[in-house]
Amino acid sequence: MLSEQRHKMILDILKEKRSVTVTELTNLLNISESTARRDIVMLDKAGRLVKVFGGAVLPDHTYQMAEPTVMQKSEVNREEKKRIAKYAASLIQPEDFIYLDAGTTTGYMLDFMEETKATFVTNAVAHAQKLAAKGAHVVLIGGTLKNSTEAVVGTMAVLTLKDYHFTKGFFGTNGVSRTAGFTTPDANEALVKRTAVEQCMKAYVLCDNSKFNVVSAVTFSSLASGTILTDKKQEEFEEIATIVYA
Amino acid sequence: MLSEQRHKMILDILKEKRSVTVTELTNLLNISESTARRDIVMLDKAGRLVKVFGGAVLPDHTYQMAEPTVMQKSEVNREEKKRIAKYAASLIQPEDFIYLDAGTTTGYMLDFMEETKATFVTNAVAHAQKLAAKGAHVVLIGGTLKNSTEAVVGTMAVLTLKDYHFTKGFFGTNGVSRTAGFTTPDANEALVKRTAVEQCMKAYVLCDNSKFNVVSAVTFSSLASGTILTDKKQEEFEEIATIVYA
DNA sequence: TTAGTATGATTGATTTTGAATGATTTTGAC
DNA sequence: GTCAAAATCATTCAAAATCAATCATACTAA
Repeated sequence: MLSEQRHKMILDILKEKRSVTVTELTNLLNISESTARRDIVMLDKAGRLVKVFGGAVLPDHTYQMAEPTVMQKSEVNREEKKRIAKYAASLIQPEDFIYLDAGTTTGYMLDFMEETKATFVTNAVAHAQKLAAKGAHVVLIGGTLKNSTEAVVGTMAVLTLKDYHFTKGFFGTNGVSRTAGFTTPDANEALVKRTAVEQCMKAYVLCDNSKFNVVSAVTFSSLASGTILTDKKQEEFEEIATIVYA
Repeated sequence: MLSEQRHKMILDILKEKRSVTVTELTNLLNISESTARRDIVMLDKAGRLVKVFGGAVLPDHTYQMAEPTVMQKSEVNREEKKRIAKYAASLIQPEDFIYLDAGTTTGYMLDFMEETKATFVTNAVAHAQKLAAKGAHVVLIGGTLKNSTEAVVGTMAVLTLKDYHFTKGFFGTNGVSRTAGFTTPDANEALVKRTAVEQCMKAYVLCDNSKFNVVSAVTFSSLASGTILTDKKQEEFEEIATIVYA
């Protein structure tokens, strides 16, 4: 069997079970312990999994690193997200200076974007590439690209952002809560989001209905700092937040 | 059987199974091991598949987004570029602070890179993603994302670079000339390259033999500022440039 | 014919694999 | 907590698989 095949199988098993032991691999793939170990070491070096005593586990990405994961995630409330994204995209004017946050929902905006005369700034690598392909003037924030091929984070990113003053910014979020505000799982990510929100004259947070009353690890902004764009009426939030329905 | 037919069949099999061994091919196509190997080598050189130990697999689709522009260019002198890249990659030490220029040749370096303990800075989006996936500490220079390529350029990129001091830098070039030095077609890219070269204690320029005595639009560095890495002896350049043969 | 090319077999070199070894880490009893 | 047994590990080595290079043969086209 080709080592590539084995590697793929190991990653598939991991995707299924989230962790695997060396012994399990020797049985499942019918290979020697040595080979199983060697494969684990290789995949670990390549960053595809994390080697631990006894076997291997999936790296815990805060942001999805491979397409399939992003794909799966974007399945949830896909239509709603698209509707919200479409509305958000319609808010962009030719003279705008736009910040575009990383994430699946903001990603959908690109499909509905007709206005490419505006200038875009983003920390999302994929979004920047798509925008550039559309012929837009796009600036990619510099900084650390962490184990995620998605978004740029870190001190450099934050410092750079402080020099910019956006007319509008579009953000994704993992949770919207009356007490915790807008939250996201990753601290570094949160820092970038927070800074970017502060630099926006008007910050829009795109939330499909699954995000309400959800609290993730780190708050990146209070409800007051942004306008919520969503699809379904959220009565309990209307008194303490500005909500626009797509 | 015509070799073209075999090639098509091999690619069809690959499309079906994603990977195939040499032995499988000898049985399925009823050809000798030698022929199977030769076909694999040819298709690999043409970039239609990736030769691995024991057989062949389909090219990596993970970074397909940015590939297409790169793919076509990479046909010329593929093997030479790879050899040069392999040698260049071997120069990287754990404690190094590396600048990695955009381009196909520098891109090949990533495949040979075992040392991911070093810190990398790059203006190439695709390279940054690959490095991050390998688990390396990688900083992506911020700036404007050009429509045509996958490289970041512009004032912001240049200014950011001036704060960095690299132990080693690896650069691609479109031309090497005794009078014009290292040249590249795009002025913006030239500016970034020039700045990056200046910030390197040691700058390596990777040139396959097709680049010699070629002059492109804009000079980004004099021959004296960099060490040339190439594959074939270049007598006429040896007196005025430092050349290392891979 | 004769040069040019494709094929298949053979060879020694290289790479991968699996088993064995002793070292290291974890576990569980105390 | 300590200690010893069990499990897991990294390293080494030889066997097996695979490879690149070479050569002889067969076929093709001028």
